[in-house]
Amino acid sequence: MRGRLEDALSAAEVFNGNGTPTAPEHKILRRPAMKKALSKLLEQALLPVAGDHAGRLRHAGLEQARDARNGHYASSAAMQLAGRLKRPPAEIAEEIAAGLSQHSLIGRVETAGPGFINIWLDPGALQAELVRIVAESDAYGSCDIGGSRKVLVEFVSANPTGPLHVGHGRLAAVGDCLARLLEATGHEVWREYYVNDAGRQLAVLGLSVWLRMVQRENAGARFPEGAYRGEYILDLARRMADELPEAAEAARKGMGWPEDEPAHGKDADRYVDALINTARETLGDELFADIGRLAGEWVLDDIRDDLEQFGVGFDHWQSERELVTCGEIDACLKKLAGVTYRRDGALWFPAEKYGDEKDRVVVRADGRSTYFASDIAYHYGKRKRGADVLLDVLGADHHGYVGRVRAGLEALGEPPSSLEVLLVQFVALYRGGERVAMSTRGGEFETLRNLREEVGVDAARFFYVSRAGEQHLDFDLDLARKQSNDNPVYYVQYAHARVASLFEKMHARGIGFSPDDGEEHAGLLEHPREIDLMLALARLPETVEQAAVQRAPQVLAHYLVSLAQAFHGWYNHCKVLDAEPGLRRARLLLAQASGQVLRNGLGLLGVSAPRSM
RNA sequence: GCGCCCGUAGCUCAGCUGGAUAGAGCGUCGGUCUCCGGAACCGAAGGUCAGGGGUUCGAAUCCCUUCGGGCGCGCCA
Repeated sequence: MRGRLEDALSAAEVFNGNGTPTAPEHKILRRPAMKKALSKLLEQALLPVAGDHAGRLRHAGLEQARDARNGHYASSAAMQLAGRLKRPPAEIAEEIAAGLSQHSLIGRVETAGPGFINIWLDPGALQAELVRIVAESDAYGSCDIGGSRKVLVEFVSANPTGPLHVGHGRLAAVGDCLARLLEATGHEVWREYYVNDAGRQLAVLGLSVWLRMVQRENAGARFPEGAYRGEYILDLARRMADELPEAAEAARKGMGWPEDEPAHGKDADRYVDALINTARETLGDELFADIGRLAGEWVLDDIRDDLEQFGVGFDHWQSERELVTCGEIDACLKKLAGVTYRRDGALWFPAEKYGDEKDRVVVRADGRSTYFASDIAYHYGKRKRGADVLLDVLGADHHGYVGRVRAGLEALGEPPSSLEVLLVQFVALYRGGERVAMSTRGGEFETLRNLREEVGVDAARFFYVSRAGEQHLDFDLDLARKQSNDNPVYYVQYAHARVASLFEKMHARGIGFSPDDGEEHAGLLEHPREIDLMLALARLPETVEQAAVQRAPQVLAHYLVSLAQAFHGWYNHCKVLDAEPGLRRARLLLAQASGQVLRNGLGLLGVSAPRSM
């Protein structure tokens, strides 16, 4: 397990002028995040008023105020307690507000409306936070609430039968961002990709490649509907002919066809099976298997490369075939022998007893184990390898399988709650107002590779991660290409580039600066735009925590846009280099802190923080 | 048919697990600078939160229901 946050961030440069890390160690304060510190204060103030009831509130009812007129933070504690205390909420609010002692964090407290407690932070506290940001540098925003719990994040796991499409891209971006967030919040994270290389689909892939090889020799040869029709199959066929001369030789001789081609659906599937058998007879079992295996490996190589270029890496690629050959599945079935039963020649797992819809087959009548069996074994293995939490990021079409895997885990003595599944909805692609179908078989789909090349990694990742996973996502390709310059990601990145540019200009003018200079004059940061910006900066830690806990990367993406907004607003209203020396130093500190927070936040999304654009 | 998810501005989406007058980007309209990068800033218009009921101090958020969309329901993976 590696610290990806560090990887992501250590490469980033600091804006302190000479490129070396700035802050002395002693300035790194182990203080809680701003919001957490506030809720602690509030809880203390709550005790004398509400006694035992106070503990029932989450964060003491504290939340960010939506409207600036209602303070920086607001608490609804009084209203939530009114029922239990049988007292009017406004009265309770008054008492709590009075009890919020003159702590240095708090600038002003007011009660309002039906019983809200509105809190304004003290400018001094916000200014002190700037020093902390610069001191903690790349670590600002991270915390240790994870308590080193081990989380195994499994994501993408697309079948190696074709290139990744834009739907997989969403899984990749969301899964990777979640992993980064979990690392930043003190979890130990493993990233895994499960490779379905054991089933029928590889035979279909092999068949598809083989038939294209035949077609290369004889243009009149047919190609069935149930096989993979994508263009990448043609490339694989070309390569296969070079790699396996005996197969190429066989392709020249051609292959007989079983019978007339049935048109659609299940019949097409059955026909493909018949074709697979014919191909096996023509080529021999071994050669036919080689074609499928090789093609699968090549496709997987492509997927690996694709993801790497997308900024997504995995600690482990778990092959399903390996689970089978290593006997892990058999071992797992043995453990389940007490509960499984035979019916119609197959071995069944009584999933219904464990809350699933119905019982499931684990070993077919012909003796082969099912996908479900390997899936139980895989997830059980994850637990045995020491993972506390199994976090699966899956396409929404997998929701039916959550229940059975949980059932399997439970039957094996593992807590079903250790499996946590994040279902990510499909991506609907539109081009020219028309919906683009996305099926690997039909061959008509937009690849992640194309998307990357056309809109760029940063824009694509930011776009994916800006939407809640459970939300259906419409991806208009024309719009994505045409408006890529209007993408919010550039707005955020531009803020970062402006900071870099500012410091370059500073050097060009021969102005010196150190964070200590800034700290000395930080008290001058009183402009409303400065308060807004400092407040936004101080919210990174609570935002990261919230995004991680809720498994909701979009929270961070939206935060960054609002932070960039605060930055641009400030930058347009407050001169930095042209300000008088004291104020200039204070503002340079603010700019440096802004660059740091932007960089940290973007890093957690896997988006670059450029110094110029 | 049964089950899961979704429906918020013209478009794409947020909305901190029940809080105050529902927000942002794009698009539209109108402004800002002898400006440290205008990929910026400031402002305006635009909403029966799909419809209807309920729960309570308070609902886009929770419950029921209708409508609309997506996805599942294999001895496929």
